[in-house]
Amino acid sequence: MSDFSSLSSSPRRVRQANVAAALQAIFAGGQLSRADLARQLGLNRSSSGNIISELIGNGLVREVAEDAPKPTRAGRPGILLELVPEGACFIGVEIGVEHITALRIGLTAEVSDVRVVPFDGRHAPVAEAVDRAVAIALEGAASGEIERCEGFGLATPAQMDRRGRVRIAPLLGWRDVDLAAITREALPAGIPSLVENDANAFAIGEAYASRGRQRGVTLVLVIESGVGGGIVIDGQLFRGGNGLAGEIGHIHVPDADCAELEEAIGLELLLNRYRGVATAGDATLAGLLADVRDRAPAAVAIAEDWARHLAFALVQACRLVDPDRIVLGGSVAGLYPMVSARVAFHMETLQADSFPLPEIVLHEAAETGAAYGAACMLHQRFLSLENDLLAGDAMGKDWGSL
Amino acid sequence: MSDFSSLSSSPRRVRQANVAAALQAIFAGGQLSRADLARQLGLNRSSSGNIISELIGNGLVREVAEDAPKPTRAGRPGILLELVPEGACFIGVEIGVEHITALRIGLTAEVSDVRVVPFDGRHAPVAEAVDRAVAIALEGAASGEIERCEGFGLATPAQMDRRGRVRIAPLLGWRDVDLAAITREALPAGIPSLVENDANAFAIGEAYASRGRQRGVTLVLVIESGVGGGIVIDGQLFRGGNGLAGEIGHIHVPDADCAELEEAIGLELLLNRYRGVATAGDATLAGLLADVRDRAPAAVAIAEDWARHLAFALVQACRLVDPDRIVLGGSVAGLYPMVSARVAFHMETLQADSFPLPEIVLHEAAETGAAYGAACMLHQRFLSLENDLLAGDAMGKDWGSL
DNA sequence: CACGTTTGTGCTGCAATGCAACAAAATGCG
DNA sequence: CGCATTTTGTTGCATTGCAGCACAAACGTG
Repeated sequence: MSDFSSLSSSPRRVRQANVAAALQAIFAGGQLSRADLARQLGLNRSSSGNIISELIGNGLVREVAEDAPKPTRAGRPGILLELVPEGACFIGVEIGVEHITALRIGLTAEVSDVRVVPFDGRHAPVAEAVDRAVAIALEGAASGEIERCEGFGLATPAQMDRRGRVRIAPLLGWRDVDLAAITREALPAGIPSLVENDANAFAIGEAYASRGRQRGVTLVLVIESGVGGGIVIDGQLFRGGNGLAGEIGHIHVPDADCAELEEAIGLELLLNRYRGVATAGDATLAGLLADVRDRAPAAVAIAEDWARHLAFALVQACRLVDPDRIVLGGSVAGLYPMVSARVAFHMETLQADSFPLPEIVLHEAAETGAAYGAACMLHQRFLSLENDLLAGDAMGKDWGSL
Repeated sequence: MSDFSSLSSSPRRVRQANVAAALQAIFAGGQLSRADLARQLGLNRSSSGNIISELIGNGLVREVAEDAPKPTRAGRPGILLELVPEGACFIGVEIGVEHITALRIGLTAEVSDVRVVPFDGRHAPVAEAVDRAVAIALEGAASGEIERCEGFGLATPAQMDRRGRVRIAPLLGWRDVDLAAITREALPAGIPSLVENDANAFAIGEAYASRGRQRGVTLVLVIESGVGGGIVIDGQLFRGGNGLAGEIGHIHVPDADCAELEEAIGLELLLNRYRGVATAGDATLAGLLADVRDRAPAAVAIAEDWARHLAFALVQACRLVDPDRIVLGGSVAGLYPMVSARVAFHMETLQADSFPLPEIVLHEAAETGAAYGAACMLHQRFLSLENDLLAGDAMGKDWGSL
């Protein structure tokens, strides 16, 4: 039987929804006054002010100190508001095959403390890996920071269901483990946690990086040895029925020696082909990139095939998902800027009808992408107040005395 | 600048949300009592009763007359509630290439009056076609029914944007017309209207037909001359960035004489191939279906190729969209039941990993699908009270006297 | 028939918003 | 400089809608 309780609302929920909307508006819109906020939210100025004073009391919002450039407009100028970066802290960690990457973001989603530690993920038991990740993440936190920590997010290259049970993680050698439970137990009590597939986390992070673009459909590719992907719709991850949506790596590609995209544009194929024609020493991705940049014919040929196959897969994706933005991530995506024209050419050729092609951009968050994305998911959850922490806090504050 | 007003809420909106949740719960859950409703919505029994008495006053809900089979449980039995079928009426119309199909559904989404009228859509100006559609739809409505009409939905084979502007409709010969505006003007004042692509409407209708399954991801294919498609996520149409999501017809298919799915499994190819080997007279789809059923070798070969190409495209779609349910519609889908085993076989072969394949079912709503879907979209909108009609009504009623 | 259980319905209290009024702070004009 | 005008932030009051409580009604059980 379906549960409709999420649709119903009571006064408490009304307040919660409005507080959440206020936080999101300030996060997205930067600095605005109480009156601006009231207009954006469709509330009365008094309600807006009421909500803001609660948020200031909670230490989540503050008035901008420096006087803004006079807006040269009649009327009393509003006091601009902004989020307090230290108002909350979210930890994002990625357990990769070779490293553990940990970072923290604040309430404004700015990254504050990145650390990358070598770690052999191929032969580590789950519990050990998670313990290590937690240790690394908490290591740098000064006393007092932990209390403000509103979440711990873990990204791993594993296929897992919605509740955080890993079905299989070939790269890490995990199988049928309840990663969510293990993570919960490894953490100090009271810290909300979250586990997510690394490609999905990366996708959220890339969509989150540009605040203004949270609306719309973003398709994110992560191109390494394999090709992962994720779809973000209006800021929310689209998982599909089995959590496999966006797994573009297994799309069929014709005209290639191999059947799947993963094999046609992945790192392995590039290096295999490059091995015979490398200009200097070992065949590495960096070497290939350099050769393409220098327009060495053999390398350019490899890059152009890569572009053709990528373009084909992207067109297929456009026809099914119709994103308005495609983000290319992973180390191999470094090839894209040099062949972006080829990719666009092939896509236009394949798109018989003259429909607008989506914007294609390179990733913004480099290697920390997945960890950043995991932290962003917590941040997002916090701003929508799905956590009970703030709610309880706000109720606890004696608010009537004001 | 984004608009966050939809997130904020006032007491009025609280009521609206709760009334909407109540309607949806009764629609989905069939018959339940005030107390059941209160539990499902997480409200107090008194609030639930309050809402119900408003809805009864509005004529949207009533108490079930016949005594239900005694539930043999201690305690006072609850009075079961149900929607009043005549409480509201929604009209759905499809302007096709050869027919105009009109029907009405009531508050319980049951179809009440279907009429199919021959109409040559290929050479009809927009305004004329819409006028004709409105006339056909309103023709059968008895006086008094029109007042209860809460919406008019129009489905056409046209590519249009979110606001109902048709970009191009090759089959109907339309181009750059504001179909939404034309429809609004053709209707009596005060009736909310809606225009939608026929495949999209069909998709919504198929997802709506099974009430329990409104959650989840459904991929709908409409296979005729061309192949259209739509994706429904949790009961909502997923349009993508440009309203082209789910357009599976242009997916690439290998091993076929032609590059696109539309040409590989569409009606044209089937009839072309069948023309040489037809057992009886003209090559028609009905004839092909009969021959396949009789296991005529040539026809079976055609059907098996069809199954292989369909399976390939569906696997591609699964990898990107990962639906948990696929609905096959259109006349050509009649071929599916005879080759469902082949389709499943090919899909399992192509799915290297042993991930669960989605359930594949035949359409339920036959030819009336698109018109039904358009009506369902209005029904859905009505139940979520996005229309102002009921809200105004409810406010108008003097409620304090109760 | 008494008792427990569940439902439906009033009544009161509370939470959150909207409205109106007012002081504050800035611009613009004479 | 003084004053009208405009916009902001705050405060008191009314309104709305839900929760909690109590109570009568309806049903099964011993």
